[in-house]
Amino acid sequence: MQHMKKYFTEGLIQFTILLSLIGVRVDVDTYLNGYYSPLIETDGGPSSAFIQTPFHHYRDTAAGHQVHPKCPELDYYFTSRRLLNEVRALGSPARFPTRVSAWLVHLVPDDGSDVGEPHDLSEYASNDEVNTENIRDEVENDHRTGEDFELSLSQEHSISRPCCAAEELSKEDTLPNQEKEEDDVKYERGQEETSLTAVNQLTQISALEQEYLLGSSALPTPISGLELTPPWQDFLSEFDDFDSQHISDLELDLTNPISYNVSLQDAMVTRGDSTSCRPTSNRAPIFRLESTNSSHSDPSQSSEGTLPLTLFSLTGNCSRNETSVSQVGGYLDEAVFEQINMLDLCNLGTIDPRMLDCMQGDMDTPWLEDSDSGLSLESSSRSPASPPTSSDSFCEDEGGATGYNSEAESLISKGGACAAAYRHWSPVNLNDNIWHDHTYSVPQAQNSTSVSWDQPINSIKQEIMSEDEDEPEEMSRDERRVQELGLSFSAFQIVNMPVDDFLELLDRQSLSGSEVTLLRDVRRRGKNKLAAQNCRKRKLDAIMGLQDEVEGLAAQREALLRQRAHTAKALSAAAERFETFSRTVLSHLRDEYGQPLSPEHYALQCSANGRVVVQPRTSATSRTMTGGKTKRKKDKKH
DNA sequence: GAGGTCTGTCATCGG
DNA sequence: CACCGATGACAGACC
Repeated sequence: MQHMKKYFTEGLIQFTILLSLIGVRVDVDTYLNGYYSPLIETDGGPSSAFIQTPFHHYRDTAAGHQVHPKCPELDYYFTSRRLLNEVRALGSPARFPTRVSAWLVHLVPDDGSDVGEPHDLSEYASNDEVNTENIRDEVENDHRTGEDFELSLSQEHSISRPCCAAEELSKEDTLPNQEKEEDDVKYERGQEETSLTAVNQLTQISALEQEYLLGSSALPTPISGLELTPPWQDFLSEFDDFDSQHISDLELDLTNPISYNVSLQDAMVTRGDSTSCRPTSNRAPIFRLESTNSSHSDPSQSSEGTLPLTLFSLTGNCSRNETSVSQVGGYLDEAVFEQINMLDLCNLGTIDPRMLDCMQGDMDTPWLEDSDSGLSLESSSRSPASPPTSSDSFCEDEGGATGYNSEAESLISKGGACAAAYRHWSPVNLNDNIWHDHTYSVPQAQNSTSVSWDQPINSIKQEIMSEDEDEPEEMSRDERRVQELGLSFSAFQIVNMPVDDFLELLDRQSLSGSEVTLLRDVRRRGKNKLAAQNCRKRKLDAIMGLQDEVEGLAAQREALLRQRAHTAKALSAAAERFETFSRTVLSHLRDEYGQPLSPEHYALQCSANGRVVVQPRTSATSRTMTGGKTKRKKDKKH
């Protein structure tokens, strides 16, 4: 029983992967949106790239909220942060190491049937032993902790019910092995009945299709010696091998923690055709061999892209079920399947290798070069990589004006706090004071209650000189002017005091018109100086943000190129398998003279309704070409 | 001395 | 209308 369960589950995984290969679209948008968001941990050390302007990035790493409305470009940083936190909140990150492990996150209603029966997952990811161990541990832990995480493929499949004909046919199967499987199926049906019918459907599909073929009356031509069991089984077994072979390929791109939380119920057929997913319990046998003459009974359907549906019916015939089919990864995007659908199925096996080469070759063509934006970011002395120079005071970020020799600057920088903060850098220090509310430009003394506007300037200067007597600050021009007026207020105070206090100051002091103008200019210039510093800081931050965005997009491009490479490989392999399969099938077919059909002259073609017909290659080609020509002629006439 | 960078300042605009 | 913040532009200091 355990072995059967493992076998069925593994088969379902392969089956699901196969479905994705033949056109069942897998929706991973949920996590792809945040996939390429910069989940990069911000380096907060002194050598950080954002040492000059760490506001957004450090704030992002610390909290991820309070985005200033003037910096909307930061939103996606916070989004990535939240996603990362959500993933971390799930517990062990080993739950997301591989695509296979992603199956484990499905929450399945606990019916008590499988609790306490850990699944053997050793064969699910044979190419990733470590991850397999992680998966096993995860599953076992989940069982021990009472969580209902389990490998739910079979149970999700339980909603699906194979068609009655399929069950009957499976019961009529006379093969001993299949009888044994039938017994196992009956036994297990008590616990997970319907899931096993789906699995049974998978395992016995070759026999079903054989029955269809043998029992089909849609063979108008006297094809004799029709014995198709080996081709179907071989084809399916080849696909099994193919799937297991490509699982490793599919997992190559799984280093990123994407949770493909896919469900068998969430799957949908690529073309989005509602008819593809409609219940087809009463549907006629899908896979049917027809002669060339009767293959065009439904041109509207045959004109549709047929590969997904046809192979879909070949493997599991799950289109007959209410349940949609699981989606595995986004490897085969719609564009690729459109190419497949555009191809005549009979020619699928002979896909132009140049096209495949082109698909892979294009990946080497850089389509997104790092454009020269004209911004000499790297050459800037204030670039992230450049170490801070003596004139670049780190305290600037906390409100000090670089190169500004005002007392405000001195108050901040002379205490040595900034230097200490720089030497012992900690993001917390920045997050305490630096937020993008544009208040960082305001000197600390403004917010400090210890500084009174009535405090004499001499006392302030004494404090400054007492803090650092070795480096007497050179007063600015405005500072000197204010001092020359003999006022008891410094330029710093004049600039940062509230406007009411400033007006009161002007009224209280018996100042001339020129003196009032001077004080107003000092205040205006001081405020504008801080505003200019903030403006430049924001500009630099914007540039940095755009630079990060460019890097993120470049990473996204690389990931997409890798995905396209996998898709091209999968498509090539599928084409090759189908060609092999077609040749095998044709070798078992006989024409009216009892001769086997030559693969050079005949090919299999699947229509939209799931029918598989044998068509002459030349006639199909000529028909397509002539049809296209006549259509063009008609268009010209119109 | 030329060129780049940083900073302060002015002018202007919009809230 | 005054005030304030933001920002482009310019000039000077500095390297």
